[in-house]
Amino acid sequence: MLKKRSNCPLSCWLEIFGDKWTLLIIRDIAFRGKKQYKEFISSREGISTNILADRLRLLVSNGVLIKTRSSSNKLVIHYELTEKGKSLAPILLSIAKWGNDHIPDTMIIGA
Amino acid sequence: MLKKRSNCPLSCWLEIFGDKWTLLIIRDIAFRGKKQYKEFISSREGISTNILADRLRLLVSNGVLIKTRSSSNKLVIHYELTEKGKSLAPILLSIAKWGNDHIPDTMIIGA
DNA sequence: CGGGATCCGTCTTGATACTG
DNA sequence: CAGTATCAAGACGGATCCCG
Repeated sequence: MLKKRSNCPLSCWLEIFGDKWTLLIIRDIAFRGKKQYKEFISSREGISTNILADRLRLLVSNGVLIKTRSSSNKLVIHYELTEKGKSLAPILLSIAKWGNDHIPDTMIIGA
Repeated sequence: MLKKRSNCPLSCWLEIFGDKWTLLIIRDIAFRGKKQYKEFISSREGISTNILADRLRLLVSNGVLIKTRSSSNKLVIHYELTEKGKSLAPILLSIAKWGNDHIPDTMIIGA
């Protein structure tokens, strides 16, 4: 399922996270408390439904997210980070710091 | 030149680096001592020439790389990291660590 | 209503061949 | 050596439709 171009850990990581959307989903869950499909859709960047569904499926199949059902409403699906997913946090933070330092008009807070 | 989907530093960073190839070029320069077009081509992942040319152009235009000429042979072009580019190193290292910890059969060394 | 799947036009990617 | 040109294949975006 994860095809490898090489044994470089960076290259392998890019096979999973190397696109413009995947890390934003992780961000929404890890730092913005989002869990539901419609909450990811509502983020400012505007991911489309087919792309979101595809990325969620990939993240679940790679063990980064787990899909559960809300305890309060069984119709609502929740996506949550696994331990593997949570361990991405330092990467996201170091990227965000780089962005703040080197890209004009960026700020951590926002939705 | 850098169009923004939002003011999130992570999202802006992804506009530059969010693909499967760009960070590999940074890796080759930062950790493998590569400088020339043909050296990037020779990496195991096998980037094609049009994509490489495109990414190098983008990285130069974003101030991450600078294009110079070899002092020994004026026909040879060298790509080198700017300070802005060098400051990506901690990000690459934290990604590589994650890959080593969570993706089977990965190793730092290799070409 | 929430969470998708499908279709379609467009934009991007990629492999290969070729060039200044 | 360091790229372009070409052209096919795939990814994306947006709208719409579907299903429980």
